[in-house]
Amino acid sequence: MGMVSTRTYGQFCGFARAVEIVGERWAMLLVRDLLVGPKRFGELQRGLPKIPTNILTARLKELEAAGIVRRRASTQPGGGVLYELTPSGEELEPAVLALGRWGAKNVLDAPRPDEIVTNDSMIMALRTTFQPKNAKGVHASYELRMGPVVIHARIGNGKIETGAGPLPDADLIIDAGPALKSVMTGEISPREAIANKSVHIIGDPALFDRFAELFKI
Amino acid sequence: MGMVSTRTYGQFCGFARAVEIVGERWAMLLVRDLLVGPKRFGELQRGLPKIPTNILTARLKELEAAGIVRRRASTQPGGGVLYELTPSGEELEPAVLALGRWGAKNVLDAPRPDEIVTNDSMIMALRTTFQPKNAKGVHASYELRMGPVVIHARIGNGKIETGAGPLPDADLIIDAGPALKSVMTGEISPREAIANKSVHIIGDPALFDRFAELFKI
DNA sequence: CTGGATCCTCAACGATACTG
DNA sequence: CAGTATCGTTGAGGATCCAG
Repeated sequence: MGMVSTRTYGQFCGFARAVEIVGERWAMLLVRDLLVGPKRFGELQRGLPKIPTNILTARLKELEAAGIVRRRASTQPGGGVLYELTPSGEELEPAVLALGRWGAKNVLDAPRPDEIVTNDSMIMALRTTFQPKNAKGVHASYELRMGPVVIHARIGNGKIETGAGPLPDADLIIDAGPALKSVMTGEISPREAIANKSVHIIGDPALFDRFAELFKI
Repeated sequence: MGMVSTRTYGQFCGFARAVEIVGERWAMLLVRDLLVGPKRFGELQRGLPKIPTNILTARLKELEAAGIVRRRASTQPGGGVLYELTPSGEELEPAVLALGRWGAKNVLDAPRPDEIVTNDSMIMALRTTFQPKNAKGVHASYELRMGPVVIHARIGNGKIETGAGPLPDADLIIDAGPALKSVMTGEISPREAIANKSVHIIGDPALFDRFAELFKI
């Protein structure tokens, strides 16, 4: 059994205690995906294909014991269990966004072989890079495609709403590869990205200019 | 040898990449202490008494390889090496503060047996809980003592400056134990804490009321 | 004395097979 | 679908030793 002495840092400190819990391997990734919405065991597994099932089980139990995650009976057919964040777990969002911002800016270079993009990682990337200051008075909706991943976002009242899947009435559809990152960092202009075909859009190019204002790394 | 496949999450995502680096055991604690200031190997070791030396060496090398930490020759007697954050490393501060806030509020209960408080953990705790909104027009300086740990803070222009050691001309000296946390969460009032002797102050009690406004969990 | 390197042990992780 | 069980591998913990 896990003795108390392991996995602790021995400091009476909020930060150290936080890291003891969410610093475990895979834990923060689970929180990231659950920030997008409640999920079942299998959905979590599909969103994190490389996590072993026993580790997924162990982490969920630990996060539950820490009051970050709770199990709820699904109201859907066949029942089953849903994992969702508690209010305390939801409060991790600022930390997740801050780390995501840092990572996108400082350590995200080119995709490595076999690296994937998932619905939830894309959705959180949008939330991470969203610039409320540039969203004043903006009302727009986007569908974003990256390979098999399709998500969408609506901007209104200076806020963002995100979701998985297509958005039939989207103002603009953006079909992009990793080059989208270069647009978000400002390395290349939106028009350039369209011109050299590293990004393909369906809709008004001006809306893609707007997109580059709304989401910055 | 450590193949590339270990310790990665296989996702092209800023957040996942960040966690691959700073999610390693001890890594975030090292960043926390280095955010306070550059340090030598032995100082880092004393600030994190439970870290094995080989792990400290390994983490410093990894953080250096990731561009977060750099080594600098000390200008002090005998030379020696100083470890300090790079600009990229400094940019981790928002994430560290966000995690610290979450931990202080959600998972920091009572001190566990053998848990210690260090200079750097106290300093970062002050920075974490500092409320700029309540510091408008405030000009005050505090010396804070917790057992053997003595640090200080100066508030001015809505900003905070922190440092290790005493502050001879401090407006107020606060000598407290873990009960200080209860004051910062609002569980007990500053005056109560003084009355029941869980906090001892040298100076005007009104300045301790002010302290409780400036630092909140 | 600082700044490590080396060794061994054991707990945690990773891969996969299996079960209610 | 939602986990357990098993087992090999990797990294952390702890003590000791070495070089400048």
